[in-house]
Amino acid sequence: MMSDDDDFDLTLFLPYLLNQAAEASSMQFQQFYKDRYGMLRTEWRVLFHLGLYGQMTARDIGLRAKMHKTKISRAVQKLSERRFVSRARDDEDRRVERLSLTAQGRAAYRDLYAVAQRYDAELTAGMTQGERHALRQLLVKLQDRGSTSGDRNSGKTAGRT
Amino acid sequence: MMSDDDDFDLTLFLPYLLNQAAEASSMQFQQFYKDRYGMLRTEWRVLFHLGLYGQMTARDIGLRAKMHKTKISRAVQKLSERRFVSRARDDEDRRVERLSLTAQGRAAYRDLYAVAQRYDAELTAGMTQGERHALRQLLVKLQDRGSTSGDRNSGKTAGRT
DNA sequence: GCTTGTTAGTTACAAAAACAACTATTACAA
DNA sequence: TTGTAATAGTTGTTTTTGTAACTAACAAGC
Repeated sequence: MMSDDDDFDLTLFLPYLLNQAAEASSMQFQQFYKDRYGMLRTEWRVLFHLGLYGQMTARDIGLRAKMHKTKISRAVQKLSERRFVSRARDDEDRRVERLSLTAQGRAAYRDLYAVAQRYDAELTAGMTQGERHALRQLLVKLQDRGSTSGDRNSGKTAGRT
Repeated sequence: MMSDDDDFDLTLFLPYLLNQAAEASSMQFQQFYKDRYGMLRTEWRVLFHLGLYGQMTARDIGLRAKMHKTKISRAVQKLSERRFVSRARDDEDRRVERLSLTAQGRAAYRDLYAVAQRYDAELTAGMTQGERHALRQLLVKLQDRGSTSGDRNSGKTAGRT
C-alpha cells in the first residue's frame, strides 16, 4: 500500500470511476436490446441515433457518436439485413448512403426508448433532482474533452482506463 | 426525429453519457501507460491495484476491480514477463498466487500515479470543489448498481451501451 | 482412505474490436 | 482533360476480449 505523497486517491481517479460506472450500467442495459432484438452495442447505438435524428449518413453517425466508421459500417450491415435500417444511395453524391429506420426499426426504437427512459430513472433513483442534472451536465462537459485537434471521424474506441 | 412522448432526452441517457465520458478520458490517459510502458488497459489496472493495495491474489484484484479472471491472468502474465510483477505460490494454499510489484513495477506505479494525479486535476479543472466531490460520489454510487446478486468474481466486461 | 464438490487460476476457441489497406466517387488544380 | 488529393464507405488481418472447458489443489462427508 503506497500512497506516494499527498491526498490524491487513485480509487477516485475519474477515468477509473467513469469506466466502472459505464461498464456497470451498460452491462445491465445491454440485456434489453440483446435479449429482445439480438443487437450488439454498436447496433443499438446506430439505431438510437437514427431514431433520434432521423435520416443520417454513416459519417454523420460517426461524428455524433464518436464511433469508428468500420464499426458503423458493420452495424449498418447487420441492421439492414435484419430490416431495421434501410439504405439509399444519394444521387447528388454517390459515395454517400442515406440511412433511415424501417417501420420495424422505428418500432424497436420506440420500445427501447421507453425502456431506456425507465432504466435511466431507475439508475438515478437515489439522487435528488439537482444531483441528476448536475451529473449530466458534468458528464457532457467531460465527454468532449480530448476531441480537440485534427483527424475528424477517426472515432477509435477507447482502450479504456 | 422522433421524441416519442414526454421530456426524456436520449442524448442525456446516463449509460450513453458515461460511456462517452469514459471513452474520452480513457483514450487520453491510455497514452501515458501505453507510450511509456507499452501496457494495455488491463495491465495498467492490475499494476494500479497492486501499487495501491500491496500484495494481492488474482482473485482479490478481480473482486476489487470487477475484472474477469481471464483478463487478470493474462495481464499478470504480461506484467510478470516484463518484470513489473512477481508471483509467488502461497504455501498455505498452493492454488493461490501472491502477486506483488517488483522494484521496476513500483517505479512505474509511482510515475503513473503522479501522471494520473495531474491528469485528474486537468479533467476537473473547470469544476468547482463541490462539483468535483459530487461527481465522484455519484459515480461511486453508480458503479455498484448491478453487482447485486450471486456469481462472485464473474466480472465480465461490459458490452457497452 | 475415497468420492463429490468447490475454488484459484490457465488455456482453447469464438466473437468482437482495432487497425490498415482498399474501392469507388468527387473535388480541384495544372 | 488529366493527374493528385480527399472523402464515404468496405473489406481483410491482427489484437483483444468473452466464454467455456480445463487442471490442480483443497475441503468435507462418509
